[in-house]
Amino acid sequence: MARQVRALATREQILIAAADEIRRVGYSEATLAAISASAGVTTGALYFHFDSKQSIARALIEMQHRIVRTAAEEILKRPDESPLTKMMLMCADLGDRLVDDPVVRAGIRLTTDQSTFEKPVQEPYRDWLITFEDLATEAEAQGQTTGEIPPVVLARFIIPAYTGVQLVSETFTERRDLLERIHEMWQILIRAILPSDAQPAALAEADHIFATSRSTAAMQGA
Amino acid sequence: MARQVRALATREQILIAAADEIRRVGYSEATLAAISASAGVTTGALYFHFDSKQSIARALIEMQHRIVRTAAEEILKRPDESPLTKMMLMCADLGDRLVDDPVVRAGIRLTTDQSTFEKPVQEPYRDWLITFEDLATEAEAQGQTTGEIPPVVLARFIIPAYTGVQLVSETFTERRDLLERIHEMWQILIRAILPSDAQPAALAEADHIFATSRSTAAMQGA
Amino acid sequence: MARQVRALATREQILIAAADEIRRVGYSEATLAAISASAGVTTGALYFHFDSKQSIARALIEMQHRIVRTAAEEILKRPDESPLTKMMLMCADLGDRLVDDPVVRAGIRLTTDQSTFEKPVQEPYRDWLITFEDLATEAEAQGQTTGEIPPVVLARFIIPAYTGVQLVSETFTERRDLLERIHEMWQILIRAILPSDAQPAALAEADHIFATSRSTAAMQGA
Amino acid sequence: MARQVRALATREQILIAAADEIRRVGYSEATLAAISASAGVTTGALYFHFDSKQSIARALIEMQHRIVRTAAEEILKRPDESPLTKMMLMCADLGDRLVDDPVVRAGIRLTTDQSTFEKPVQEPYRDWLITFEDLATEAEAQGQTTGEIPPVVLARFIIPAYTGVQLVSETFTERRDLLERIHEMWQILIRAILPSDAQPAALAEADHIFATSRSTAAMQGA
DNA sequence: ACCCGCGGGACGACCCGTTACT
DNA sequence: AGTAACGGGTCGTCCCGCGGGT
Repeated sequence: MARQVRALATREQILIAAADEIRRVGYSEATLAAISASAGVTTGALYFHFDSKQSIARALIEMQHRIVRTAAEEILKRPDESPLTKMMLMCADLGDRLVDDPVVRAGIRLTTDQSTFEKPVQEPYRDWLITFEDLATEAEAQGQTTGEIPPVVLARFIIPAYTGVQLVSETFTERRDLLERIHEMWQILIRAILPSDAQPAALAEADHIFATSRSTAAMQGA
Repeated sequence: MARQVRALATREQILIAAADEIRRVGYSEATLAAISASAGVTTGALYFHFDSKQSIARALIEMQHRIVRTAAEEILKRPDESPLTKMMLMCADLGDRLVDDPVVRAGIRLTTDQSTFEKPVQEPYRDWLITFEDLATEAEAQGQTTGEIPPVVLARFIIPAYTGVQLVSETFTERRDLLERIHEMWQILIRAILPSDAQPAALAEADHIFATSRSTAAMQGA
Repeated sequence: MARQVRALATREQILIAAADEIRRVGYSEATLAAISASAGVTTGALYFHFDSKQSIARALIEMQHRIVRTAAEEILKRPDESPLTKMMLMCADLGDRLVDDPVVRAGIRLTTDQSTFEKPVQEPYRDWLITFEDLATEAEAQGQTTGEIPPVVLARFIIPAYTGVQLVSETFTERRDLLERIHEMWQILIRAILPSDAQPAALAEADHIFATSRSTAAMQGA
Repeated sequence: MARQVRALATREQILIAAADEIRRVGYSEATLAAISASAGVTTGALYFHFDSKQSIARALIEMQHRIVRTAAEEILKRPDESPLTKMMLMCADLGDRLVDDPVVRAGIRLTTDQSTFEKPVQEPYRDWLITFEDLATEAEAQGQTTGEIPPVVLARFIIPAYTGVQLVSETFTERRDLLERIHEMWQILIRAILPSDAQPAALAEADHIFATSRSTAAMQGA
């Protein structure tokens, strides 16, 4: 018992250290020596908890996915929000974590960088694609959208577009402008998928969501 | 003289081999041994033409950028096309090269993967951002767009979105569906930025452009 | 515990092997491959114990210095010997080790060859200079010397001269004649610094010291 | 003719560049690339003039030896100087060149560093040993010395001692104090080999020689 | 059960001295 | 004389287990 508690703590430390290292330099440049040193354990301990370097990466991706999916489920459960609002909330929530949460940052880098695994990671993308397609379908069923863009097409664009926005934001500002860029993305998407008369309300809603997201709020405060 | 010809050929061979290797496994997993073997030269020859592994990557990025920018300039010069059409033509052209041209594929991977250099590569992004902002400004000046989305915002979304679309297409289908996905992107963008009455013609134009792009044409034939 | 014993043994083996290799071919021609092979370990083990090739060299110099300084301290403590005798004893002792002890031989080569480090090694020289200046001062205070040569000048000559004698002996006979040459050096020095009437006894003392030093004794036996 | 002039000039440039490089970093750390770059020629030109890296070193040692031996012959020819004075003049002359002349500096380093060739270089030492033994014999024949130290013993000490003095001077002051140290060496040697009554004149002679040597003169001027 | 000290191989990038062919 | 290329080999170091302790 007490043993297990200690073991889990060590495991966690290793993952945190690995997350930090991978976020900084990427998977292939991250070394187990640096990770174990930063975690304050020996490589022996590291190999007791993980089979290989790849298994650490896998654990990290899984952990990140669990974090963001849990948040997504929360949002999905809210009864009062429209499907469109839920999409924007998810984008804002993930955006916040992409700025703040080391594990999420590392997980995204592992997913985005193509050098990590032989086969590219598809799972996380697939989950998001399904979630967004479902929400888009729901929105169309409720008459919220114009119906000109099929839900699957919409999802199939938003997810990659979001991926790209986050990546380029990292490239230019280390994600400091990420929430603004996501906001702008939605200002464009709203005009593409909502009927003219519904756009003003949705744009106001977007303003509200991205103005009150954690990162943006922090910048206002500064 | 004749010497130089042969030397340039060798240099080219090395770059092609490096492009192929980097496209496949990424920068940090690509080894100089594999590159020189695939190029049919020794590492000594490689070292004669390039100072380091990084300098090969830099040469590759530069080469790719020259290729796609040359094509872009061609498109910019066409007198009969509207700014919007030019944007779509550029997207289609780059899409084709992202499917066919080994150097362009490698260059994009080097630009997208963050592990390649200490500092992320910003130059190519910047060039595209400027080009697209100019075209968007021109379109607005000609009354082609609604004017609701500022040109800079539009450019600042299209470039990252395109980046993401290409990246996710690679992840799922090794870019076999890339042109379709870009086509869909424009079907959404057109609805976001053009007035309703101008949309049908633009959508038809998009259909035409992406139907006749090389990659799509090849698939039709197959 | 038992662990550490084994580790230290390995470390020692590596140092011995390195000493032998460096003594033979010098620092820059000595390869880590040859050293680890000769030590019966892999380069991995070597890398575990030392940070770099240079750190092996540093460890070797330090080890050698500790060996010869320990011996020197022993000699300094002898109550019955005159300062002059102590100097000769030290020269003989170091001479013996320069013939027999692999670590001392390697250390001296590392110190003498200028190619080893960016900055030349000064520490060992400095220690000897101080020791000999002190002894010379003592000898003068006891009225043993003529006082015509200041102690600092004497030390500043003996140490370099000894260095050169050892180096040239290595060049011509691989140090087989080293003790004889040091003996001759003292036959000259005695005449330079002692008053005429004290010279015969000192020369006899020198004869005794260098006749009974290990190397000379060995040659007699052979 | 003109061809040969040009060729010899190139050869000279290469040797000068090699001398400078070797003086700085030693033989094994000196690279042909650096040498040819510094000489302003290609490696092709370098290999036209020399068979190998070692042959450059050999040419350098030979050149240095020719320089210092020519100077020595000049000194030997002087009719008015005593053998002892000639020895001191030679030491001063070589000392000056060890400070000023790049080729001599490189040559000495090649001779002193043991890593240069398989077999250590003995020729230059041998020449000096013979020269000094001859002068010592002459001095003894003229009754200048006490005769207590056999000429061969004296030469066999002076040459190595000089070697060591120069080496340690390089280590501590980059030879800035070399002439002073050689002067001190002779102040000791004079007391070891001359009868008491002859010492004052010889010491005055030494003062004169080392006070007017180029390097010392330069320091006075500064 | 949990952890670690120590060591094993395998390459990786770099680069160096040297040579064919003009 | 010079351009272009060749191999070989160096140091570094990375990812990973074996065997023992606690």
